[in-house]
Amino acid sequence: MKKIECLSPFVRLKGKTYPCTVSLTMDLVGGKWKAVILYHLKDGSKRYSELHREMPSVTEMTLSLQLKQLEKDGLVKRKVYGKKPPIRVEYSLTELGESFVPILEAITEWGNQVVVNYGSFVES
Amino acid sequence: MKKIECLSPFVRLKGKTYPCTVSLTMDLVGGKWKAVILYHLKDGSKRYSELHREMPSVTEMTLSLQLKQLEKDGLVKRKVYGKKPPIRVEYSLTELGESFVPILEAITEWGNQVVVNYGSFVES
DNA sequence: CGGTATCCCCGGGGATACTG
DNA sequence: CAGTATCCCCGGGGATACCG
Repeated sequence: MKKIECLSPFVRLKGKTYPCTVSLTMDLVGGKWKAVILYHLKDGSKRYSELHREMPSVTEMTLSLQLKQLEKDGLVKRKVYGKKPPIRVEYSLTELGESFVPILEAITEWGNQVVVNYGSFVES
Repeated sequence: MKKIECLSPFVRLKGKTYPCTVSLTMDLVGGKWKAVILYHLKDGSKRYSELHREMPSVTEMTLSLQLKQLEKDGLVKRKVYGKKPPIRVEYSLTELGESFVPILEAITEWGNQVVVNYGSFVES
């Protein structure tokens, strides 16, 4: 039984310093939308408009911004097809992004359990 | 092989509505410090000052605030010993908090790997 | 010892309109 | 189609000082 612990203090990544790796992870995938975006990409690449349709609660502005950050941090890759509008852009997970999928699923299930036990579902 | 998916739109918890359970989870344990605090509580209860000593990067103000939110959301419990200063306060995980520990460890290890592959460790 | 009170700042995120 | 530009607001989080 291996002990899981933060290889701590401190760690650096892309010019930023964190007090531990939990903190680093939360910076990469935290925030209001990043994990949700990764969740929607976990089953394959999707176009910008598809993502937006599946997450109508996010504004286009914010969606675009978060995708850029995920791309910069190496979790998501962006592929452009065509040069004149209408162009087509596909987003998908990188290898690093893929490696986060198991955690994403654990997060999903945990959230599901929380709702089952303490919350409620809303009818569409 | 079970498919893991958000029991989505929409879910409610304590008066808030979320577009999916990933979003809900990130609201409960996201932010800059909550997951880090849970990490430090995973091996047993700790006093306020102990927590602060282990996370000197967090201000007392913020630590106290985040602990309150975690308590309100049912992830952490607070026990007070004594009534006259110096009093003693112990924080520990609730059952719900405990159920999040496996994810916390996954997050820790993922972060460790990211640093090993793309980042660097800082000498103390 | 275990916090609060107060003040402040930054930036994540939203709304709306527009564009190559 | 896939975004930007612009403007704005709120609140998470920090700094400093103080308190029961």
